[in-house]
Formats: sequence, structure tokens, C-alpha cells
Amino acid sequence: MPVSIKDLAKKANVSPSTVSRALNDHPRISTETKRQIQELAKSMGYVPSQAARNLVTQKSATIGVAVADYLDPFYVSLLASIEDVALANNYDLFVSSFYRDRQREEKLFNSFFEKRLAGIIVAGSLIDNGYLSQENHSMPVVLINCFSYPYSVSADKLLGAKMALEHLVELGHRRIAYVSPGRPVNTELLRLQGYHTVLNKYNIPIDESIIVSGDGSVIGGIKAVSQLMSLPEKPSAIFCFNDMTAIGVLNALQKQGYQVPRDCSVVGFDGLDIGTYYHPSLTTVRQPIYQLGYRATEMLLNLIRDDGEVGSEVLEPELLIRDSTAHAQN
Amino acid sequence: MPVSIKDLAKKANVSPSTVSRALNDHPRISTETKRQIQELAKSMGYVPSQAARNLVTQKSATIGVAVADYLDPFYVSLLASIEDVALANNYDLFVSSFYRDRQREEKLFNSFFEKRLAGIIVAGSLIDNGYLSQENHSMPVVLINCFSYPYSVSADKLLGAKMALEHLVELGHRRIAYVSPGRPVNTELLRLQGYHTVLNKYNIPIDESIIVSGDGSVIGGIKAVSQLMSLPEKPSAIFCFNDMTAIGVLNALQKQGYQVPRDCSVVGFDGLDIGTYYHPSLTTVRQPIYQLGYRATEMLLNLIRDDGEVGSEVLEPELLIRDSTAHAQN
DNA sequence: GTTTTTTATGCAAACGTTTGCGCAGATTTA
DNA sequence: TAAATCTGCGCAAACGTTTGCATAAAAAAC
Repeated sequence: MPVSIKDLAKKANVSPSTVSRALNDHPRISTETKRQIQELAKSMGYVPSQAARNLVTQKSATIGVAVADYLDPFYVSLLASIEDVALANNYDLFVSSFYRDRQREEKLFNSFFEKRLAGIIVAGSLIDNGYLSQENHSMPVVLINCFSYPYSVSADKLLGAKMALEHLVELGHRRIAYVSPGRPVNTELLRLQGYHTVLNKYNIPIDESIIVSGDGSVIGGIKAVSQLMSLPEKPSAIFCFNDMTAIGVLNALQKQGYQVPRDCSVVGFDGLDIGTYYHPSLTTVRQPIYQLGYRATEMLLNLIRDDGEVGSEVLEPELLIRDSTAHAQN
Repeated sequence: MPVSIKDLAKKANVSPSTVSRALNDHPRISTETKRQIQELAKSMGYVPSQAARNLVTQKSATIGVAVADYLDPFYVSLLASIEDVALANNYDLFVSSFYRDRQREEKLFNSFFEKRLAGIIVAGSLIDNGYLSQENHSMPVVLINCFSYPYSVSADKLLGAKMALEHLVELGHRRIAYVSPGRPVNTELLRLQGYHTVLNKYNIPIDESIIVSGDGSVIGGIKAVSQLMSLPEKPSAIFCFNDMTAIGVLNALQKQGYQVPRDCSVVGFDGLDIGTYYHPSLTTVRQPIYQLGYRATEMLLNLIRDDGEVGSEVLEPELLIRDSTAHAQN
């Protein structure tokens, strides 16, 4: 029902090709007809059909973005830089969340493929390098925080975990709990490795009972606390694999009457702004969020245009010491 | 480059139409060829082109969702129910944020139109019933929380504001500040009206100096506090137009050494889960978020299918009294 | 064994674009 | 002034689907 290029052509007594050229600033067209047609198009409210254009040119100017969780500000913050780079290059975005569900991620990827998008960025993938097995998919893909895929941008989780643990150990903590995500995605294994490395370095025995799993949400953190704080020997510090979990932990501790950081220190991971708005503000390992999205999008564009550098990039995290950590009590 | 229906046809020695019918479970096709072709399609990794299909059928199965702000959990939470309804009806979603920027909203709408989406839902529109002026756009649109547009689902902001104010007045507060969004969108006028109504009812004079504007984010709340608390006569309670602002207010008050709610009560608006994870937990006016998205999507589908009821729907809010409000000091 | 109905398939047009090629007419070059 | 170049436009094919219509073969009806 919308007005098409043919409608314009009829009205202007020219061929559709002329209209197309007029609208696309093609060189081989007189300035006068160009002006006329552009005016006509505006007055008739013409809007080009992206579907038709994509079909004939065999390309698309939208990139798909799949994030693990809409409700985690980490993923949402990524969108800012992705959008910045995309828009600057005249791409638009198709964003969706798969709610940390593997099946939904696969469905989403399929839907991206049906749409014949220019390429896709996945943040927090559960499929991981499984994207490779689809030998034939022929769609440029860049993963964020999944370094095992050949095209990816990640924060150094190993280093980040080490920083957090070193910080806690330096404060005198020896009984340090860890709240992990449930799933053994590759990026997680690194964090766990960092945990082990530092504890071993200081000859602190690993106690599996204080390594519990959250689900990435605040609720997960709350549950972790009720699990940890009912142990005979409670931890003096809790390291959380992300900030949302840490916020849950913080809150649950306070609700149970513990003072943070006096009774228990808490460290998060991500470096969300929201962490500064808590009381106490959250000590955390900052991922370079803006850079992650920025570099990923640049890499994706390189992949699409088939030039420029691509590969596995790893960015450095940073320890933000705020008010949720303090010296261990004796 | 992806495999097309023609490729399958050639391989199977049938016509493209047969392939199409086989893949779409068309009745007029033999079960044997159907099976064969479906198998072939799978083995060759065939994925239909949505663009081509949309072009020929002149319809689309994606609905666009434009939200004011990705970083405000209110909007993100809306997505859950929108997605639920959409998926149940075999539609998929194209989500984007316009970052509370009118121009970006317009651009977004245009991009939705170019994509010839089935319809769109806008939450927190700044264009408002300006969508009407586009007489010719012929795309079903439903707005959330913009009741002046003929197709909309909103929470009753007037009632919500009254509830919040009545609550504060009952607690003995007479100097109640209000942090508004900067913009005079219609839904905002109602909230302000509620503020006036209740204060008038109790013969409390309106003081314009304690009506300040935020920007919808935590930062906006923080700024509002530094403005309000530097007044000679400080407010004893602060009503915020949304929860994110309230969180900022809460935090800024605490950072400045005020005890909440002892020194100052705080009321938010939205009813986000996150409000319960603060210390103190946030008293707020709950919008029926799930219902808002649910009803909006149902209405949009009705609009698309051109049957069922459509119109302006208003849902009731609910006051959630938590720990950030208390009796005024004397 | 003929006619009618049913079943399975192919043909071709259509959706709204873009673009290489061709072809006049105008303009430049020599 | 004839030849070469340039300019502006139209024709038609193509992209990957769907679908009404035609048609041949098979099945059912008589």
C-alpha cells in the first residue's frame, strides 16, 4: 500500500530507473529532473522499501546484536558504543536478548540469518565457538567476551579475577567465597583459574563449599548469600562474577544484619555505574565496556568489508576499589 | 550467496514452486516429494529469505519496538511481556532505544517504516500524537504511556501521583519536593496535576522552588538533590517521577549525610524490582509493567489484523510502601 | 472404457528495487 | 562539418519468494 518508485515514475512521466537514480544522487541524471522527482517523492511521502533494495543488491545495512540479558546493565551499556560505530558507518541495529537461554540464542541467530543481515555481534554467547560449526552460514560474526571464537573482543577475565583476589588477600582475607555463573563458558573457566591461582600463590586451601553458583541476576546473589552464610565457617569476603550478583549479595548481607564491609567484603565484576550508587559503593573489576563494543563493531565492519584487521582481541580490566571492601577482622 | 529455493529446485529436479509448497506444508503436494525436499533443504542448509517473502506477500512478521531508554529498567522490563505476546503469535521483535531524544525517535520510526514492519510499539514517546500527523504512514502504532494517541495503553499517572502525595501528607509532610522529567509530555502534566490537587486539598501552598527537573536517570536525581538541599528551607520529602531518579536522590541524600527516611522521605514511580534491593528499599508507585506491554501488544495485533478492540486503555497503579518513607520530624 | 474428479506439478507473474546496456540528442573536438 | 564524446533517459533483467492458473497423470465414478 505504501507509495512505490513506480507510482512516482507514473506521476512524473519518467521511467522507474530515472526515479531510482534521482533518489540515489546518481551522476547520470539532470539536476532539474532530480530536483523535481525528489520533491515529488517528499510530497507523496515516499519511503524506500529496504526489503526490495536488499534483495536486488544482495546486501543489507543492518547489523544484528544479540545480548545475553537485557536486564543486566552491562549488556545494555555495550549497546551504546556498538550503536555509535554502526550509525557512523550508516548501519542500523537489530537488537535482541536471548535471556541467557541457549535455545533462544540459536533461534535468534536463525532469525538474523533469515533477515540476511550484514553481520552480527553476540555478547555473552552460550553457543560460543559453536558458531563455527555452521560452516555454511557465511555471515560475519563477532563475539564479545567469548575468546575461543576466532573473531572476538574480550576483557581479560583471568587478569581481572587475579586483581580482585590479590586485593582481597592483601586486605587479609583468607576465606574468600566465589559466586560463579552456573555455566562453564570459557570466559568463566578463566575467572575460576584466576581464583585458584591467587589462592594457591598464598597457600590458601581451596574450599569447594564456598564456591557457589548464581544466575547472573540480583536474585542469584541473594540466594548465594543464604547458602554461604548458613555455613559453619562463613566467608569474610565474597567475590562475584558480575556486578548484578554482587548487588544481590550486598543487599542480602545487609538484610541479614551483616555490615558491609565490616563483617564481609564484597567484590563485583563489570564496573557498572550503578555500583557507585549503592551504599556502600561496590568495589569491582571494571571491564572496558565502551571499548569492547567499539572494537567489536569495528571488527565486524572489517569482516563485512573483508579488509582491515580481525582476530581475537583481549582488553585489560581495571580494579576499582570502592567502599565494599575492607581489612579482614581478626 | 546463501542457498535459494531455486538451488533446491535444480538439485531436486522440480520447479521452484514445488519446493516452496513443500517447505510451507502446502496441501497440494505429495508426501514423498515433500519429505525429500525438506530433507534436501536441511542438508543444504537452506534458510528462507524473509525479505523476498515479505516483498511478495506484502506483509511482515516483525513488529518494531522503540523504547525511550535502554538504561532504565522500566522500559527493558516492558520488553518481556511484549516479547511473550509477540512470540506466541509468531511475530518477532525489532527493538531499539531512542535515548530520550526526539530526533532519534523520528529516525527510528522512519527506519521501521523502511523495513515495512507489521506494526510498532513506542514506549515513552516524545513525538506523542505527532504520529497522527503522518496521515499516510499506514502502519499500526500503539503507544505505551502516551494516552493522547488514539491507540495506547497507559498507567494512570494522575491517580499514581495522588496516591504518592496522599501517602506523604498522611505521614505529616508538608514540604514535599517534586523531581519531574524535564519535558512536558502529556503523561507528565497529569503527574504534576496530581501533585497540585493533593497539596491544594490539604491547603499546602505550592512552592515552585522545590519543583525541579531531572532527566530520568540516576544522575538527574543526584543533581536534583544538590539543588534541593541547598535551599534555605529544605524539603522533608521528595517525590520523584521515576524510580531511577529516586535511586539517585536516595544515594545523593546518603552521600550528603542525610538519613533516609529519618531526615527525608523519598518516593519513586515505576515499581522496579531494583527498588527493593536498595537500603532503605524504595517506596514507589507501581506501574503494571507486564500488563502495559501485554495489552499494548495485543492491541497492536488487533490493529494489524483489523479486528478486536482497540482504543485508549488506562491501567491502575498501586502504591508500594516500603522503607524510604516515614513520619515527618517535628 | 469413457467421463469426471482428484492430485501433483509446472508456468509465469508479481512484489519494489537497482543497474548494465543501448540509444537518441546535445555538445565538444579536430 | 564530420567525427568523437558526453548527457540524460528508458528497457529489461535480476534478486528470492509466493500463488493463481493451467495441465498432465492418476484415481474415482459411471
